[in-house]
Amino acid sequence: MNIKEQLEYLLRGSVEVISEEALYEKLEKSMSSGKPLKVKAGYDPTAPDIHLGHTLLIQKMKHFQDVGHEVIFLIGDFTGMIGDPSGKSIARKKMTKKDIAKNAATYKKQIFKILDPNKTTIVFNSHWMEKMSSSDFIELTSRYTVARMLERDDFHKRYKGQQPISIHEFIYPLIQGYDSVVLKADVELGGTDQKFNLLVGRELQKDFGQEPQVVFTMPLLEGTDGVQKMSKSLDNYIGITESPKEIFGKIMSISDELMIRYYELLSDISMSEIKKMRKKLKADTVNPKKCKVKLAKEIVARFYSTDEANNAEKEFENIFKKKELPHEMPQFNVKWNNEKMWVCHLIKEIGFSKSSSEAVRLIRQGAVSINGEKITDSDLQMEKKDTFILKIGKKRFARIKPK
RNA sequence: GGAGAGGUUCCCGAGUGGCCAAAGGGAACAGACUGUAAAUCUGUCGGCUUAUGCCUACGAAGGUUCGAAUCCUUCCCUCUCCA
Repeated sequence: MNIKEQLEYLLRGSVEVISEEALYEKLEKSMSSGKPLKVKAGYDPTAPDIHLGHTLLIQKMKHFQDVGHEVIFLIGDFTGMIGDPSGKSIARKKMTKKDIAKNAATYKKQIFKILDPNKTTIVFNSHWMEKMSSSDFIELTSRYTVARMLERDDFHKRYKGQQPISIHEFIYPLIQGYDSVVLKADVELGGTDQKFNLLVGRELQKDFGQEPQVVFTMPLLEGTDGVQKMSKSLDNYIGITESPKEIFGKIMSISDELMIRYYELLSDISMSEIKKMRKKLKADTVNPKKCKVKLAKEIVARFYSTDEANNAEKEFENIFKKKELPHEMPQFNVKWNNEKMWVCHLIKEIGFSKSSSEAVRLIRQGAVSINGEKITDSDLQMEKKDTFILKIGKKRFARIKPK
């Protein structure tokens, strides 16, 4: 690829690049010098469960690797103590070295499903931040002003909305920026919510006499609720290590509207094809379910295989269309303390409800069945018998083995 | 340091003495319908073997009252303005 082609390849899917010219120049310089660019992206050490939202970014890192550059995967174990400002974060507990190492290992396992290990360096910012002296740290804080900090959208909103902002939250962007100085990053990737932090990196690099990094932002992926950004804490995420069945199911449960968005951001299908599909959907000449199945299969196949994707589809059809039982379901060996056991206790016991009251409600709503027979009596006392199948709602199945 | 505004159930947010386990919305869960775990509609959404009952809950601890999320006192926390 020549430089123009490279640039085009890299820009696909990005939201903003500051600046494209600078990136072009850096690519050019790298090509003539034979020195790969350092492409940095930072990750929180506490959430080693990589989900589809993360993959947008990781996929982009892969693109940089594809054209010969080096990816620096930064694990923010030091900044992790602060937590990226979100309005709620307070200083977190320092993680032990063991925890960090464990998380890092999990990260590796997951990111190398996408990234090339030979072109990836994993670094921890505690490595240099721990050694920094207090006076050096104060010196660092003197390089940025409160007024500029408050420019950050998040801070600005909270300040105006009379929400608390702790001083330590100002430190976060500062350290993230300083990481770029230490690493001499050429490019930093991040979600659009990271723009401010990435820009601080530029400012600091300039301040330290370095060439400023290119800021490269990717869109944020909405979670399965279609409103908020995908995150583990909101439980609206699809993790790449989840089972094919789960990934498939979760994608099938997104709204039709969100499906288009996922196509645009996650699929390898060309934009023109997506446009066509959109037209068809509007005209009602194609069944949205079919489109969704196609998407679900594509994603499952990406992290597993085409076979797994096909299996997941079959299973899904069996369970939800034909209302058959899944091939695999969790089995519970449940102790019968007395001769009889209240169903609601059983349901609670195996974790299908948080309380027996909830189980009662579920039964009253007609959600519970045993061996395919609907239960209507929430007082039902069950006798000890052979293994049976308990089903709640459409998705929760269990094989119960009394003992 | 002074003056004022706040802290409500998973989240947002109403409630200023009994009708409050607390409106409304979101999320979640269930049912119907279907094209699917979409959309829509309906219902549920603190716990307790199930009760016009008890317990836990409206920042914390006390107090007033037959009765408090609501009133008083002290404390903790957040925000605004002044200094």
